[in-house]
Amino acid sequence: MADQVARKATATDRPVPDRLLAVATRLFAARGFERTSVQEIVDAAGVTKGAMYHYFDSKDDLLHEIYRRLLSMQTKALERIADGPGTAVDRLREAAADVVVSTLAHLDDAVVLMNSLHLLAPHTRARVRAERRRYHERFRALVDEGRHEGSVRSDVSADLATHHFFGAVHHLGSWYRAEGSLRPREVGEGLAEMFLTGIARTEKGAQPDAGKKSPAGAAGTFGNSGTSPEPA
Amino acid sequence: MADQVARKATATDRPVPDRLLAVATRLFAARGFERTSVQEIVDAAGVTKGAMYHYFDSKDDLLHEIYRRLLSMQTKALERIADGPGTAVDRLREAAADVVVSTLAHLDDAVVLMNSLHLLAPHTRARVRAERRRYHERFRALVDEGRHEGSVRSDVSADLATHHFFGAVHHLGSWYRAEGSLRPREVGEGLAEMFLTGIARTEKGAQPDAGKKSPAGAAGTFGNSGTSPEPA
Amino acid sequence: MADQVARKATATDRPVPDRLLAVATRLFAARGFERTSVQEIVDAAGVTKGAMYHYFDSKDDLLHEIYRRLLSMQTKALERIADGPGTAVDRLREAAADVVVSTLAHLDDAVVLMNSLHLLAPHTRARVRAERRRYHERFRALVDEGRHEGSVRSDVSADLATHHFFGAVHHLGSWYRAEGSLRPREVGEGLAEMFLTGIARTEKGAQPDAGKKSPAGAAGTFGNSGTSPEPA
Amino acid sequence: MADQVARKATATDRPVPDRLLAVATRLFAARGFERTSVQEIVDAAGVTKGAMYHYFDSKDDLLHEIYRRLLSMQTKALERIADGPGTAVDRLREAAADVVVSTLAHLDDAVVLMNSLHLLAPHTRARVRAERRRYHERFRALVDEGRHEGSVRSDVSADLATHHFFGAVHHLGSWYRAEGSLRPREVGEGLAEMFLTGIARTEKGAQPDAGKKSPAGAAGTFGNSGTSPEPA
DNA sequence: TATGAATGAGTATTCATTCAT
DNA sequence: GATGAATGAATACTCATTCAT
Repeated sequence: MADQVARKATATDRPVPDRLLAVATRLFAARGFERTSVQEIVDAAGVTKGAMYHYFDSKDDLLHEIYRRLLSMQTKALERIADGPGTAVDRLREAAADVVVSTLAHLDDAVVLMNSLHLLAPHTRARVRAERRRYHERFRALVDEGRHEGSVRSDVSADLATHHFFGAVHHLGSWYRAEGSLRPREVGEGLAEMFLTGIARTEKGAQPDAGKKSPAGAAGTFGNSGTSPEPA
Repeated sequence: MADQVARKATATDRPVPDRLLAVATRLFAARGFERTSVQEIVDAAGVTKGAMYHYFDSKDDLLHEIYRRLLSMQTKALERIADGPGTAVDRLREAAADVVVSTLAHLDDAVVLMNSLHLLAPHTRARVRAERRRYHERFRALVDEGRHEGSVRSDVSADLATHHFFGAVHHLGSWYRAEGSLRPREVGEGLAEMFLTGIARTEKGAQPDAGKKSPAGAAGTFGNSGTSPEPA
Repeated sequence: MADQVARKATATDRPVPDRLLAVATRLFAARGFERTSVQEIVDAAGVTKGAMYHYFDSKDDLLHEIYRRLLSMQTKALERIADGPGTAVDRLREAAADVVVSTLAHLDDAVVLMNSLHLLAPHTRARVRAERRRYHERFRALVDEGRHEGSVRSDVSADLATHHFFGAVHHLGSWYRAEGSLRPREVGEGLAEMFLTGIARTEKGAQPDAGKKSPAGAAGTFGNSGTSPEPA
Repeated sequence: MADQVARKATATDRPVPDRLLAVATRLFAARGFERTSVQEIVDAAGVTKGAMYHYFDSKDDLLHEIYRRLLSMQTKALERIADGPGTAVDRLREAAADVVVSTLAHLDDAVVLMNSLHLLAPHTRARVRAERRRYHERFRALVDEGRHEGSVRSDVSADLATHHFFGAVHHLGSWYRAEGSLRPREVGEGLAEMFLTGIARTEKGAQPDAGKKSPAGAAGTFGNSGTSPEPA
């Protein structure tokens, strides 16, 4: 019975703005932002256009709000972990696995973010990018910490490593299916494991694996200088 | 003088379809597919709408052609490398670095592919996805080869590893700037190095590094069962 | 003063959908459906395109609505008469004259129906045809009734007779001019008279007029088997 | 073998203009004039646009030529019969049956004429109408002859009677199916029989059937004054 | 708060026709 | 005679947003 109430609540009792955001997220993820009309959103949410414009300034605003929620949630989670106890590498592993799990838990939001960020009005887009950059930089700082600890290799740019990992995260929406055989936690731990192994300092001093036939050869080849994150 | 000729050629002598594709790629990358009007494309290419529709069936067709060219080029390159000589790991490293370099060499195309694939008409989208899947599968087969060779760890799904790497590749358009300090080759080798180290079997037999505090623990935790590649 | 009000009402006070239908009927009749642009319709109705698409799904929908109104009116009239009192022949005569008069009273609609039915989208066209078939069949049933009464000849297919008469009705738009000397009632009674005389059983038993030099000769020659009405 | 040649001739050996006309007729009948593009016509005829514009001035010209052929053929046939031997009523019956049979033999042309006449450019349309009017008038003259002979009733306008019959003829394309059970000759004789019976002077002097309850009553009620034929 | 009719600027696409070859 | 690339004007339709109620 509690379930029934809960289900009903989802349909009509939740506050109108929440219903609009939930519906918009679903539709934007499924059809893309530009292919989804305001009319479709309000129809699906069971309200009228006027109501939507009462709560949101524009269609863009809806999109922006979706981003804001997702990014603020993930930023908070990252900060909690990054500022917590443990070695840098342990915190890095936890943060990496966590962002994967939380992205998969909000996959629609993530898909929308990936597909439609470039459609936002310049001003709004700049604000989202700034938030994303903060996220990127906090994560990269962890990588740097690991380097100073001596547990992270120093021949690969921390920026590049961060991009490497977030590439995998952003890509999740392109292939992950909830119906598939992989559980979110497995994906998170698998990606974190590959990532951390990939950037770990190996036991032998030489980096990267001296003696192995590597096309790159010398340390530092892989670009340590900064790259501005998330420019597009 | 040769330059002048070349410049002129770019402007008007190249075949109309080529000019249209070049211009469309640039505009789609800069503003997004839906925000770019056919009128803008033909104006920029110096032709009329009728001419465009003489060569292309639709705006979608233009997009599809951009994809087709990029994917076919990358597929060919992958096959050349994958079917070439060397250990699986060597070929994997070369293929990984190569796809990064070639993606950076055609970054506009790659950005368009990343941002706009979901906008294609279903039928066309299915064809692009099929091509992408072939690519994914050839790459994954290399990872599997490495596993049989004993040089690639077996506790992480080959599919997941492939997604891990292609996440980084698809993400390039979001952060790489030609004006930045990283050369395409450095990026390619850096990403390949991290990726390969991340999936390498470590010297000690145990996988994953038994004795290390790993959140996952047991082998096989990271999902060896297949995931359907590139579903969205 | 009442006149002024009335005129003004015609121009702007009547509901927008009514104004659009009236204007569209006039223009479709005068220039044909395909030669009339949506822009012309909305300009003539004094509204914007958006308003039109608020009330009608498409230009086709406008056409369909014109048909629907005309056919539903005529079907109702036919049913009232056909189900009323009197011999079959009397009801047939009344129905025949009535459909002519009512067609002439809405000649624009009839012209549109005649000229543009084949342009409707298949689905919509099928619905209009179905309505028209109902009409045809109710009328034919009256002819059959007359045959059973013994007042209608049995050597001519009831279907063919019905087509014969409705040919004349559909043709009205091709020649009738309100400014001409024939009043609608005269036309209706003239056509009904010819039609009924044409299908009447003659006093002498033999059918068709035995002894007269008829190219057909035997009874039943003129096709009594069913023809599917209104297929195109 | 001769057959094979003949078939091949139909496909490619017949003169280009003939092939174009045949194909255009088929397509115009099936889809309507405006819905058929010049490209479709030339593709179906196996020639190029340039070839079509070599033989015909415009798309309208194609339509006009289709009309011209049909009308000239029917006019010739009418004149041959009307100017031949026999009573007026006999010639009327033969002409009526003949025009039905010949219309059914060229049903596509007739459908095009019916559906698309109103789309012709004014000048061309005027010429077609003039031809049609000649046809109408020759036929009506036959009716008048019958009246002078005393075999045709005089209480119905000869014009109205002519329109009555040609309504049935023009309507053929809306319902006749070659696959149905009625042969063209049966249709022609059936329609001619109904028409002639409908306009025949009855044996008893009184017109129309005195003593019968007729809504019209007196002779002459049904409009003997001229109507301009084919105004639309 | 909320409605829904109305706006108006925008979109992709079609197509008869021309013309250099 | 015949080609087919190119034109350019026209078309139906969409949609975020506003505003009187």
